[in-house]
Amino acid sequence: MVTIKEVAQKTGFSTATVSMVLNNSRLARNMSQETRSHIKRIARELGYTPNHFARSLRSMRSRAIGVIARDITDPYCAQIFRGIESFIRRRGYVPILTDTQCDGGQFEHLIEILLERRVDGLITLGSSLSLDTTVLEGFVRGRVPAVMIGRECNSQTISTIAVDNESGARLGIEHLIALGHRNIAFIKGPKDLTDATRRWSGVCSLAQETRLALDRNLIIQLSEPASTCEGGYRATQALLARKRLFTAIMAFDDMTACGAIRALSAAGLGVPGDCSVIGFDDVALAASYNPTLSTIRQPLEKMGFIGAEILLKLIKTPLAKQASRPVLRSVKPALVIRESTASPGNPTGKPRRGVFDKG
Amino acid sequence: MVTIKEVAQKTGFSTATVSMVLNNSRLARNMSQETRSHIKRIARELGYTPNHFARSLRSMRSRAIGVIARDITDPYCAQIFRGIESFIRRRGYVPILTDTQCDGGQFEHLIEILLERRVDGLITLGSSLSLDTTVLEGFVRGRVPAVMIGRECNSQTISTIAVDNESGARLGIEHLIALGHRNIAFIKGPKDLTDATRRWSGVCSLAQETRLALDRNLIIQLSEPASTCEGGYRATQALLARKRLFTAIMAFDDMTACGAIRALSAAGLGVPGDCSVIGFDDVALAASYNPTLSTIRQPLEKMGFIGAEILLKLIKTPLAKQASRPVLRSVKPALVIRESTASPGNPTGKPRRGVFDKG
DNA sequence: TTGTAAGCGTTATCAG
DNA sequence: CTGATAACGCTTACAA
Repeated sequence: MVTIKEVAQKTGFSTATVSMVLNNSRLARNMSQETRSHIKRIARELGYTPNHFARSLRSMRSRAIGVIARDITDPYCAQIFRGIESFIRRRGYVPILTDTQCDGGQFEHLIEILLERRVDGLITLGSSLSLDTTVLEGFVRGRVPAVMIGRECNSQTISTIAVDNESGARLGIEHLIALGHRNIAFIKGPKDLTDATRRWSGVCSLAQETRLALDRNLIIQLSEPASTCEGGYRATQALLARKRLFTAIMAFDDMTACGAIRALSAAGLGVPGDCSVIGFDDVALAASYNPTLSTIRQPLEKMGFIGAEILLKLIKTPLAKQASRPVLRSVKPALVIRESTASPGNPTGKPRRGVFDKG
Repeated sequence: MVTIKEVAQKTGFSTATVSMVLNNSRLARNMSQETRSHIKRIARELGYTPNHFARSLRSMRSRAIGVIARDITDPYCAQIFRGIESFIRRRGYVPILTDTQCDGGQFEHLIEILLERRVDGLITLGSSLSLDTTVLEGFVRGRVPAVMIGRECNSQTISTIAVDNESGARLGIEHLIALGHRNIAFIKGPKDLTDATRRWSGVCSLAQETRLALDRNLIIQLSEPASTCEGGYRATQALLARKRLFTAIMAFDDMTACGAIRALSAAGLGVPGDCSVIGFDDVALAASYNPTLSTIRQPLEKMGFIGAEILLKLIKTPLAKQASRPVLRSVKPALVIRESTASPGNPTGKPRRGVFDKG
């Protein structure tokens, strides 16, 4: 492996000069053009590659970002990650990605591993509780900047990027109402998930404003701690068992919505013919589902961008004069209309039925 | 940040001694038990963390693995990645993950970035051509060991883990035949994808052995270069337009199969009532689809394990005495039966129809 | 405009 | 059994 020393020898200059030239440093500005191009040429000819180890040792910065995903096989995390990766790569950083595999117990351990590697900053992905805010706060206090993406929480030290869940939920119902639905069932998300709470307040506030009646018999709570297709399936079965009329379901998220669709199909009900279904997130699945799923899109990749941008800014800011309050950024969701929602009228040519309509 | 020097001072020993103790090195074996525990205790009390930069500089190893995914938002890649990550973590390695975003042009660049970071080994994920074998070969020659996961290819230098596509395809048809299907349509994968070729030879060999007639009118080729839901949709529409009888579709992979199901549904045909559909891969989507998808499972996480294991072994082997031939490992696929396949008989109580059956 | 030299924190090789 | 000491390759004051 060719070192800076060899380049220095071949060019006749000192290693200091070579280093400055190769880094386009301040001091290199006023060196003869000749010197600079000569050194650069020789370096290229020799195939010189700076040694990252030495560089990091000197500068005490790794130019690596530690990422902790709640579940990297979840497209939700993967898409945010993509945003992060492509953003930081352009700035000369690289991501070290670790995965809790939905096991909250791993979280501390992963932080330790990453801090040991001296990452310049930390990002967590995924809204689950398995990424504990207080744990993170304790660890990074005064060490490295950290950003949480995909989770609304009011930390005093950690910056946060999350979708505006409340307006997302409102978008969803507004869409259903506009289609003519009045009997809307709700599958609420896991109790102790901030996102679930926020979405539900969105629903409630909109219902109040529009005088939409919320039938408590049409509200059901996911029993699982996490959101799965299976959970949506069971919740919908339970809903059907109540034998109340509804023409639409608003699910906590896309996975839940898919489960709901399956349960409706299994019960011989068509989507959207007999019942509309809307999800939340717009994970890749949504666009391929059968039927394709109307949903509220979180701009996942963009959230990755923003998170990475904030983190890199924090990294550049000297610790001393960082704002004492963290950045809490919320991004706007968007309605995506696909096949799974339609008017309760007669969208597919079949007679209007609704679910358990008397007709 | 507390260094080894401070530990040395506090304990009264030299840095050398401390280093040896803390690494449980050979020489530390025959040091007094007292010394060792004392040093360790003080180190812990001081909160000493070894500096990875210095360590790497010294040892010239990063204990980091470079991973290049064709598309990390594709659950196929993500699941393999999970296998890799959890395997190497247990051995003290960490993954630096980069993503071509399906852009083959990025591949070289990503390799360069990772090599610059002095990763100890390289793994590529995903079967696409956007991961070019020859490019990889050229780059890593004599530099770092490399393993490709998810792509069958006969490289002379790069080790490979891939599913046995041929027997996978055979499993699929055997299942359909066992169910009673004789008129089977095939959606072949992208022409220049090894996996597609292999799967097709599996189909052909089994057809020959079982005297199953392959109707060329029931064979269609994906037009897209990559596999998407959309591609499966269009292929199936084209198939339907031919107005030939078939009672089952064997799709190139899960995404294609989902597209096929959508097209069938759109045409008013039920799955599996009117037509069975089987996929390949068993990505997460398959288990949640409507209907849930019968498919051939690739043991993705396990492939990640195996790939990582081979890579770490290569890393430990001194370059001089590495086997000249790379490891080419093939893993067994498994049939996963879900809802999308059933006998052409009368599985759902509806009259038997088949697609374009005269009845 | 360029060179010298002092580290950065570890680890390995000696010598004792 | 333990201690000095010399690298590892690079950056950056400071000197010239």
